Amino acid sequence: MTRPDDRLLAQLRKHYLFADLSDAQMAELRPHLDVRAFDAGETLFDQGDEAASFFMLHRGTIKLFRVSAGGQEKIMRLIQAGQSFAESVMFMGEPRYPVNAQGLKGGQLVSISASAYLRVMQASFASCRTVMARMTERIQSHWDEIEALTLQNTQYRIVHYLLGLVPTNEAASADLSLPTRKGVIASHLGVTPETFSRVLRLLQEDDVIRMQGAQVHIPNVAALRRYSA
Amino acid sequence: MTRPDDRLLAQLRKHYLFADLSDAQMAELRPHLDVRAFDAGETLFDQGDEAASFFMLHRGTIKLFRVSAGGQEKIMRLIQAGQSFAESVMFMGEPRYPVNAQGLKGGQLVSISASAYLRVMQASFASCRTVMARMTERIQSHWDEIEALTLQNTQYRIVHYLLGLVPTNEAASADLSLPTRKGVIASHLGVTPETFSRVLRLLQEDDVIRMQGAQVHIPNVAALRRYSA
DNA sequence: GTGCGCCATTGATCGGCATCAAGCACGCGG
DNA sequence: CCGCGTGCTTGATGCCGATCAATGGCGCAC
Repeated sequence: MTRPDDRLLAQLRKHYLFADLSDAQMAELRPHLDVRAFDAGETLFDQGDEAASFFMLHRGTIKLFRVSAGGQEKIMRLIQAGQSFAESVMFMGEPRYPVNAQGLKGGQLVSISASAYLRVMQASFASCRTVMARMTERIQSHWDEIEALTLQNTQYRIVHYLLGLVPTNEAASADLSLPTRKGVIASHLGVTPETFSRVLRLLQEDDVIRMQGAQVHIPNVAALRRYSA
Repeated sequence: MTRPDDRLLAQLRKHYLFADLSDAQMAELRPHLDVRAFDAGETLFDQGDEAASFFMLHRGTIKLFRVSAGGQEKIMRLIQAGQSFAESVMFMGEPRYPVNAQGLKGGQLVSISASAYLRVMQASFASCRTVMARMTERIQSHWDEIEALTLQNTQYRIVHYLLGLVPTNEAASADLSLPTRKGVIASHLGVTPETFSRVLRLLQEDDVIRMQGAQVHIPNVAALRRYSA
């Protein structure tokens, strides 16, 4: 049980979960926060585990995933530093994590007691509303993903994923680096590493992207965007 | 602009959106409710339309769907009488419907002003919490769907859909009728009508289901359940 | 430096599901 | 009763992406 220090607490205040809270509320919450380190490959929780807390990732990378009967895994979400996850356990009657969570890159994790946060939120309709807004965004993105999975082919999905990594939307060209190993991204997109590799090669042959390791250069973002039409 | 009569209002109170509201809150809300009839095939709203209200279906059936560039449609949700939808427009910065909605079977629809409901909810943390719990359930079901779409084949998905229609979970055998046209169900499951038909035939040939039109008989629910393992 | 292990790539093959194309059954209006 | 439309079924074919298998490249331990 390690409480967050003042520096980390200040960081937390920037996150949407805490931005709308008063100092008094924050103080009330503090004893129910816990900071811990984790390693790459470490299992944080398994699907079905009883859940008393949700999380906010401070450093490192985490994958949320499910495993089929056949053993293949689908990464539902990639958590990067600064993002929170599993907030929804707050609202479950019998709270259980709906996915597995495992470290991809070691880091530091803040866990937040669900009941404590719920208590604080009761006095803050603003936080309530913010949380709901975030959940709404999540629902939207799920619908987008479901649509993409059923209505579009893999090339479309991969191009779209790349476009989602472009920092600014206006720039004519873009340079970016893949946030993690390619196999992980492939699983997130619901394709095999082989297919992912092949599509990337195709895009290079058609001169819409250029890549070297995890570095991707998009000479013409608009051209790439047209590619998925 | 037709206000709901007292009978309908009493019905509404049974729905989770209104169950936790006091009489005073309900009275405040009443002028912001509107009842209208719609026909089969009638478009209720399109994806991207500006949204000021969300809905609760009183009678009839509605499909929520998206359309790909190629023109094929994927039904995201089938709304039956008693269900609410598009609640999430309440929490959007610039509210727009994220899907198309169209009547499948004519009926009656109650629309609820998002801003009015939000105002009322501000005074009722219980409602707040209930709404969030529902949104959480929705998120869960999306994850299940995404998992099914990426990790399981069509036969699994179809069998699972049928199992979801079984009224009670304990019964050894079950009789049920498909809630709508088969083509609609197929689109909901992300397969073509042809494939849907073929899989159903297969299941019949293997004697795990028997069917006649929209009527389905499952002689052994456990056997069907094993089928998707 | 050398060997090992993991990941990415490339090629060959296979299979599931979509697509295209007929038939078939039922309901409805004339 | 017939004709037509709509939805369901059934068959033939093709394609996309998975699978199986081999190779290549890079980092790391020793």
